[in-house]
Amino acid sequence: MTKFSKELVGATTIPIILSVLSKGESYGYEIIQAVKSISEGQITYADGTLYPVLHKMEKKGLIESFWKKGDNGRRRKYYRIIENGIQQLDLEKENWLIVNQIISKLWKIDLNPI
Amino acid sequence: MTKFSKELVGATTIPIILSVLSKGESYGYEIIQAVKSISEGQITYADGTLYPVLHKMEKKGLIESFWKKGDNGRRRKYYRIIENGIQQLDLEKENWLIVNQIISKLWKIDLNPI
DNA sequence: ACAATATACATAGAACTTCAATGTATTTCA
DNA sequence: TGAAATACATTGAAGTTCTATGTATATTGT
Repeated sequence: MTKFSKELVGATTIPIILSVLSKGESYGYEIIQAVKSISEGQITYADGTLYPVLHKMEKKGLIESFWKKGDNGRRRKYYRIIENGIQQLDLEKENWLIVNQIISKLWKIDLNPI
Repeated sequence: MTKFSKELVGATTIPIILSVLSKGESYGYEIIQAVKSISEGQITYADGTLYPVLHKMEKKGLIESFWKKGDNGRRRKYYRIIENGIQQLDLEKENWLIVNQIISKLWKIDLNPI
């Protein structure tokens, strides 16, 4: 499994979490599993990494949280994307596209268009 | 002009500098201009940002430096990519491709199709 | 019944990072 | 003469990821 640079992880964590939450509310542990699954095991967030990021995102007003009891009675802190976060996700997509084009030009190879 | 997130800048600075240097030796100020030109003004590194990154890259053994007098007699610190840096650039390219694919997938599909 | 594993959230602290601000100099050009 | 561009460097503020550690409950295998 490839170990990505801290920088690459940093650039993608928030857009990826926003993407996941844009498809429906979720909680920390489930987000980790979802990203692991989608990336086919290539991105596995440590919980100690994800939770502070979720807190930061909530503080910035991108998402909101609420406690809920799961099927099994265990309490979970759910997160839901809010208006600000939707706008932020759009912005992140735009920026990724631009940067990807610049890099693609520099490398003169075809990268996956989004 | 779009202002990119610190994170996105962080993820791309080293690969971009390595790319520029893989096309020929250069010095700080020229690298800033080259990236600005290639990105059509969208990426403009502050000198206070670039120089510490160059120092870090040299310390890590990705590039080497040497003083040279330019046409006008002004001294410039040139940088040249070395073996380690070429390998690092290949790795960065690979990783960018993988992450781009994952993100591309996330932005295209529904996580929980009903 | 018991142990191991998976689920679930949280924080502290180490080791980074970017970048604005500031400083020093030289060259070019109106 | 003076402004702008060229050229490199460092400091310090504010932020970042991630390891380690802690708490606790649910599930699964033997």
